[in-house]
Amino acid sequence: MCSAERPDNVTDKRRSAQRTALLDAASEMLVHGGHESISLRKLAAKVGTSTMSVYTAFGGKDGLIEALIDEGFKRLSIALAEVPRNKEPLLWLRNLGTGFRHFALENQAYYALMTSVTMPLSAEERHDNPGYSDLPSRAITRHPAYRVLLDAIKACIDEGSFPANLSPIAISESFWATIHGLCSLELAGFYKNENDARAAFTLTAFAVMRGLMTPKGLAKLDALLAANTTPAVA
Amino acid sequence: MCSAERPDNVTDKRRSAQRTALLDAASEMLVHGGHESISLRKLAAKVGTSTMSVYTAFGGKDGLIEALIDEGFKRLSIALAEVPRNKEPLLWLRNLGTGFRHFALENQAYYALMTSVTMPLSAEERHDNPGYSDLPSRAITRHPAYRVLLDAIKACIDEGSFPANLSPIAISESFWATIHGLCSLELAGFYKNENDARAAFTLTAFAVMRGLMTPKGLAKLDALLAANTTPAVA
DNA sequence: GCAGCAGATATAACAATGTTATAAACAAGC
DNA sequence: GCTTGTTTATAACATTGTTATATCTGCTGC
Repeated sequence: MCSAERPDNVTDKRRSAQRTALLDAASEMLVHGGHESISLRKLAAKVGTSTMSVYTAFGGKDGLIEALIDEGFKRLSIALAEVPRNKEPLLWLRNLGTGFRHFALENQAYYALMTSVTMPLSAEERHDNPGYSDLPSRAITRHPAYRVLLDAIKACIDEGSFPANLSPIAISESFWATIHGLCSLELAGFYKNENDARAAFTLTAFAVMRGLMTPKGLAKLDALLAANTTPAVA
Repeated sequence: MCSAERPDNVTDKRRSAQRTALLDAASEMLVHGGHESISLRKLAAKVGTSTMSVYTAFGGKDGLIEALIDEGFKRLSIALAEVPRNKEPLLWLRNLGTGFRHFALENQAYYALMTSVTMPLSAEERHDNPGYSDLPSRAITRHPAYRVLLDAIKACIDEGSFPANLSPIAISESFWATIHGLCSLELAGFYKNENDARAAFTLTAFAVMRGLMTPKGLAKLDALLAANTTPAVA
């Protein structure tokens, strides 16, 4: 693969290769626990290098897990982009919800990492961050991965299923907070089995949708679900 | 305070005193970060003892944070029990939601700890725990602290506000998952300010309620909220 | 009231962690 | 071909949870 390469970026390539090698190994270690289960020494040994490469590539362990979070969001973007764009906005939105859940289930460690910013802040940290605007979690719904969610909700508003006096952002934040709570509980092993988890997800996700919808939208949703014999493909 | 005490339980008292002293100091350290910000050495120094007392009192650091989680649930029980028991079940349920949020806000470190079991499990751990029945998080809604939530929901069902074909447990889990997601995001600093957070909480909590309610319940809720000029005291 | 013993505590040692200092290896440029 | 700047490897450092050992305390039986 590196037979006749321009010597210009051969070092860049090697650097990037080791970067991804480190990320791959780290994500593998991540599956077996939280970010504290990643030992730089074991990680370096796995890749066949020394701990210093983590510092040159990521600036330290914090940079490494930040890169892992980026990777998680990249995967989420792909997962949501791959959700079939149903021509019925309400079904599209439902599919986005289940797509989000499936992403969380298939990338448990990543999901836990992405949402692990849920740590409380000390008074000083809060003072240093008035408005919290710089916090990574603050940017979650501003992340490109959520663009498609906003698009679906706008389409729902346009067809009159959601009231026009609610902003798409407000609706998306409601939806996102709800499915995040559901996924968070499911990943915590809260439900007996996957059937229970899926049932709770379907019930609650539809509930928050219905609770925000207009009468017209409710009628439409009922018609759509009645048409499909499998109303909730979660 | 220890002038003429029965020598029988004077040691028990001292032991318990040191236990609570350790817990207090630990919870104080907990506010400044996650459970990893608790150093046994610094904790022991703060209390004026050695690290060994943590081992005799709690069996180690894991036992200490487990005791902290217990303390958190105890506080949650108190907070929910103190919620005014409105004679209108729907308003009572709403008050329980806001009470839960206030508990989360006033005990951020405890709340993060209580819900930090959201860590993914390795394949072996899953195998050792078929059904996850032993996981602490699994027992959350079975905890006495949530009894009052079930009571409120049962009252709502009895008056016909929630459909009778939904189990109180299913409804409570929907409600709890939603407000947990909301609190989780708020504690992560997701919202610009407290007004935004409260607005999102009110909107979403009512949405999931409405989405589960019967037409009769919806009419009743609208009437109740119209009567009160302050419909959402979150 | 005193000997003896069980449990708690303090000290120190151990293994493992992230990070930093230092030195060697290496690639790039003139 | 040498110099320079970067990357890597080794080792040292500080800190963590935990365990071993030894001292000490406080209760118990006589």
